Amino acid sequence: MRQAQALNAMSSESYGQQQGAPSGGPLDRLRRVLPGTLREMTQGQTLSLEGEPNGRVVGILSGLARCFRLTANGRRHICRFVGAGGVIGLGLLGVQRHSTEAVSAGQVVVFRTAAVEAAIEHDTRVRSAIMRALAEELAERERVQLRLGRLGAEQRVADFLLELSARFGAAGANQIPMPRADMADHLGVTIETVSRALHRFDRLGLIELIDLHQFRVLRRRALQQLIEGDEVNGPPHGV
Amino acid sequence: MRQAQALNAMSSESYGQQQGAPSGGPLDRLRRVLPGTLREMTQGQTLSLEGEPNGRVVGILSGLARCFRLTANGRRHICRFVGAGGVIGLGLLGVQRHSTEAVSAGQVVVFRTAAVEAAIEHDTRVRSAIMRALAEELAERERVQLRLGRLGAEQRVADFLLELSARFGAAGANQIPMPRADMADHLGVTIETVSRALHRFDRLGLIELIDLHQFRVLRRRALQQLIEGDEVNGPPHGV
DNA sequence: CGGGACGTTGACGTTAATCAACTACCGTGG
DNA sequence: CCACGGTAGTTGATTAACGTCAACGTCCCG
Repeated sequence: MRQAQALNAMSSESYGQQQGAPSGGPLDRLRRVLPGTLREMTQGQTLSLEGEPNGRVVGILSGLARCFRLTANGRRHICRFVGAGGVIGLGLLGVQRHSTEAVSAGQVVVFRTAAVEAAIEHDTRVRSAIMRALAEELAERERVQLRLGRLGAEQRVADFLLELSARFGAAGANQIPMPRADMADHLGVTIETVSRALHRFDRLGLIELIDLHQFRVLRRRALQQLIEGDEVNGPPHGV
Repeated sequence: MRQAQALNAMSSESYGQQQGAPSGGPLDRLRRVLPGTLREMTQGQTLSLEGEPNGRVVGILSGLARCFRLTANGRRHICRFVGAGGVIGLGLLGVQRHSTEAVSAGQVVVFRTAAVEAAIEHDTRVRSAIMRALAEELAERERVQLRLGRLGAEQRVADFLLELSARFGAAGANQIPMPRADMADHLGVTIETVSRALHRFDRLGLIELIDLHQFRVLRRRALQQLIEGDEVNGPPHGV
């Protein structure tokens, strides 16, 4: 139960509804049936560990989490970022397939996997919400797969910026809620390449870099064309 | 209804249980509740088209199918190969997210999506089977994502060979049921790179290339180490 | 004011794409 | 039976993308 340790190590609970979690989503429906346990997560905190036998289901109420795996030679691949309203730990096949850490502080709800499964069994609305959440996760993975399989380094960054803009964008300024290293490990490029791409987009007038964690999309169409126009075939190399 | 056209264009039906589809899997359970319509598919035939509004659910009884998307600049990315026992069209969110074609001839069962959804609602065993199928697809995508995100070209080929070996391997000889171009478009590399990698593995004594569509794994451990030992960071380039 | 984490920028080297020529394997028709 | 053509695959030479290495800048916290 390393996961249990990780969760128990969280900085205790704090009640009070959070900001940012969209209403009506799968997490929202689940919470109507299963109250779950509210927890605070602090930056960098581990929420779950890869290979744990019986994961829990964690809903993100605020803040951002990263799900990742470590390869045999010590590299990290961030499969996905989960923000407010997102759920971690669905589609379990016995063990957790990745570790989860908090990118930024926030609140989470923790459910027992068995309880979630029971709710799926009993409640039609929960069931359809969970199925929908699985389908959305699948669609999200497909986008990532296409990005990693068919786009060059700069294009990956551009595509990710558009995703950030869609997911976390406020009016005007968009957030880059994670450090460069996280972007790099998600996109399968180096932090140097991320940095160079961002600054080149800025120089080209496609975006405006406000500070390390904020940007503005100036020419969305051009950004889109950059992604589409000049796709790349294979992966690079590296070592 | 372009998909309907595609399916109706199939070379009519043929009854008789097939070979190769594992018993007890999700498809098997689904068929006990919903008979579906049996069809033959011929090599290269289109089973479904990206962007169709109301997909059907297609189960593969024998043969192999490829699911792919075309990018704006005309490149193809094969998301997955689906063999006997596999199901296509789960997790629909309104429209089909990719096109499907037959890599090799075989038999399929076609269900109406609405009928599948009804079966999920009514039958607990079907429901859990479908949820499991979704979870397995998710896990499969994660493997692919890791491969595309963290492995270099040769390593992708090696990893894919091991997957082929696990999925389609007979005792001794393993099949490569698809042409090189399909491998390349799945792995995000060029056919030249695929070819070079295969022949290098052969020269190194890691595998034995029997003919274009068969190989034998000679040193599984060494192949595994090649994948793990020397991972690569980013993508290549191309254009 | 010092130190460390995080990010940027430049020079260089390696990977794998591109371009191109060539081979093997079909099936078809003379 | 062999020439023909078209598809699929192999192999080599060249080149561009991006990783690596390294130095530098910036911000924050003590």
